[in-house]
Amino acid sequence: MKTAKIESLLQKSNVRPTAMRILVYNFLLENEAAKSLTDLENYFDKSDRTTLYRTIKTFEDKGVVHQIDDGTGTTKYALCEQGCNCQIETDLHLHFYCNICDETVCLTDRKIPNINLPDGYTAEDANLVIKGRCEKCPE
Amino acid sequence: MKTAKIESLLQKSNVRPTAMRILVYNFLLENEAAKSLTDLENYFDKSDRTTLYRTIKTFEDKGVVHQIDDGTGTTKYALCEQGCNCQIETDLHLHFYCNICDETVCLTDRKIPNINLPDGYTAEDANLVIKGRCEKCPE
DNA sequence: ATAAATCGTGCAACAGAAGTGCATTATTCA
DNA sequence: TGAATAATGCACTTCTGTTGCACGATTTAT
Ligand SMILES: [Mn+2]
Ligand SMILES: [Mn+2]
Ligand SMILES: [Zn+2]
Ligand SMILES: [Zn+2]
Repeated sequence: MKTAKIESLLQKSNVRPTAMRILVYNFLLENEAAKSLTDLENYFDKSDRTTLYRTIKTFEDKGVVHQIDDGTGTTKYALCEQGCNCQIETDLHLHFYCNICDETVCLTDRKIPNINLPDGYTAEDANLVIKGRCEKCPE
Repeated sequence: MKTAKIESLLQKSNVRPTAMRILVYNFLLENEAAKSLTDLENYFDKSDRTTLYRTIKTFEDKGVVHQIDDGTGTTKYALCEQGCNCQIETDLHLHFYCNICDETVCLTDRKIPNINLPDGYTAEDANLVIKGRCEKCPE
């Protein structure tokens, strides 16, 4: 995707398109798998961890990315797709973690099914992670 | 529950029932909510963190407790119930995290529904956490 | 155009959770 | 009783996430 295109996308989300932010956006765009702060740190070894941290935080606040807790202990981030409404209310798609290649992907079209809770419990949010073998890791 | 009872329960799981282990077991037993290592550390302020850490690890290895990743960033532990087979294959009950009282409980009778994955993906494990308001926190 | 205000970046330092090495103490077993 | 084994406690480390503060860049007002 062209830099100009990313610039306008960021602007539409009220994120000022700095050089670093465009690079981070592009990195997330080019990778199907969700990325952690450490992933960014390793890839952009020139840039400071704090900058990347705050970049991703800004992205999250402005609804450009969403956080993923895949159970590995390190938070991952993925670009929000068009129509992703994780800011307003949690977008209830599930995530898949591959035990082989250690990558996490959004399964945006698979929604978390409604669960019937015991009396007195009310659901406000949910997180479902399926772990197994991904399509890129054949047996 | 009597100490002698806990002793024999631990022995049945091939865990030597030391004083500390019995205390930890009893603590988990008396609390409905799952507990973190820090919770144990705060409660047993006489004992060392490492001891508690290894106690809970031993419990986990021997199938006395199971780990819970509730999305808070700190791992919690809860006693395995009779018939819990989280060692052999993952016991697919779900967990509930209360946004108000910050407590996590097992919903052992609610199983994670089967999810139809895209072609090429195979599921081996799953984690579902519902977040909201628990029965002890009325509106 | 210039100055003031705001925003982004980088360095350092810190906090919390988890984990390891090693010495000491307690328990089991020959 | 003594040797072997297991449990405990202390110190230290790693990893992730987070904040304070100073400096440089960019925007906005005059
Ligand atoms: Mn996602
Ligand atoms: Mn449970
Ligand atoms: Zn894979
Ligand atoms: Zn509650």
